[in-house]
Amino acid sequence: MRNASQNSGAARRAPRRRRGHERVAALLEAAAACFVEKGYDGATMTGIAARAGAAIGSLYQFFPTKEALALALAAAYADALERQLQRLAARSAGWTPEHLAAQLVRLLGAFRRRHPAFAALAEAAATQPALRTLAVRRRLREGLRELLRGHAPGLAEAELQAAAVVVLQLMKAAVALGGEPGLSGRRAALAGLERALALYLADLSRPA
Amino acid sequence: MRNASQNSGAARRAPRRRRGHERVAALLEAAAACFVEKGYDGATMTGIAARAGAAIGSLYQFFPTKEALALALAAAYADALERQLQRLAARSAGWTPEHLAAQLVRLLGAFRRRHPAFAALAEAAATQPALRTLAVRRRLREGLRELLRGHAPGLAEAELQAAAVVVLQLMKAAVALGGEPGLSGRRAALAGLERALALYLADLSRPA
DNA sequence: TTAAAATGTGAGGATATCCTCACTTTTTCT
DNA sequence: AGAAAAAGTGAGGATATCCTCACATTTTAA
Repeated sequence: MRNASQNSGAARRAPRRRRGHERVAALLEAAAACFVEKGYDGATMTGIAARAGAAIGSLYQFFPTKEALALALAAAYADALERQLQRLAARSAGWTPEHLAAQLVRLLGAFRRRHPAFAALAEAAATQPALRTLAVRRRLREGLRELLRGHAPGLAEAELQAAAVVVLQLMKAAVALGGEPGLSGRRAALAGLERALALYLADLSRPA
Repeated sequence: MRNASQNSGAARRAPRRRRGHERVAALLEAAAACFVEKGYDGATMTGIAARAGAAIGSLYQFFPTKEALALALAAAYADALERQLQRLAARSAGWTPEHLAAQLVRLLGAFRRRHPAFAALAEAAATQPALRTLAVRRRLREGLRELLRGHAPGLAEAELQAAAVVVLQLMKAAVALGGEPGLSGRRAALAGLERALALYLADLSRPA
């Protein structure tokens, strides 16, 4: 989990030695764990530092603000997700709508399972105006748009954009279902959402 | 994180005179406004009391906790929504999937516009474990299940339940789109989501 | 009228969080 | 070795929130 992107919530002091980079990585990991357990608001800088085995001052050396910490994490997630989407797009030529839908749902679900803090941050972004800069959504939309371009050749640019928004919302719904605890019939519901996505994709590529 | 009594959401002292009821109504309204402007976490009890023109002590007289306040608001919203869903179900016999989808999206969208705090609370419930008791989702699911029963007679009970979950998620997605600020092509995206819902509903009622 | 019940008040205690800063320790480089 | 740069430390200041409590005011009913 490297700090791939530059300074949008710039580190007060960027790490320049190896130890610094390791510390930053440990801090980000601890932050992710705390965000998952307590949510963005509930997580405390003191708690994050403690979990990383660092002093509070160390944390503030690299991240001047809780918000900067969250933004750094989100940027890393956005990078990873965009790459995965591109890889999927490259392989998706000729797939049926059903298969494409299944792969898309699977991709986001697996990512969420691997990085639970991603969901926590996405939820927090809805409430916290400070996190509105996340731009994860925009990057995902663009990735999806490029993916869809190959599957619905007849669509105008505006329609393609709208379709990307729709597909993203459907994927998000599937991910939300995955996070709902103790919902009876979750598997069936997930299959239903996947079906809805497949139907929509098929409708998209059908010659009007 | 101070919490005096673990009285789950009950008013410390229920209003018994007319003035008490008016005050409670004013406090709830002020709370809704604050939740919209600052979010559940950002809203403060002091701010809510001030906005209602009441002293902080008055607020705590009726709502022992911020959580109790939110739960009371949410209960009112759940009641209203359930009623509206039932009214829609009563009129929906014979509707095409397209029309049903349009009406469902319209219903939730209008509710969200009329009661913006509903969305704020729904978002907060995802993060705040204290609000997990909301149960709004469960009641909506049940309402939808009954509505769908008339439109897909062949379905088993478990399938009906799953379908209700799917439809609720699709409606939520549509509502989320409505709240996204400054998204270009929002109308087109909304139409796309409605189309996905219609396709899913049609697929549901098609004889397998 | 008058006492009891309901409602209203706001200063302040308890607690919690964010973040600073003066300082120490470790690493790098000449 | 020695100096400079980077990384590390944690007590505490500033601030903010939740909620209590002892008491004042208004309404109801006998």
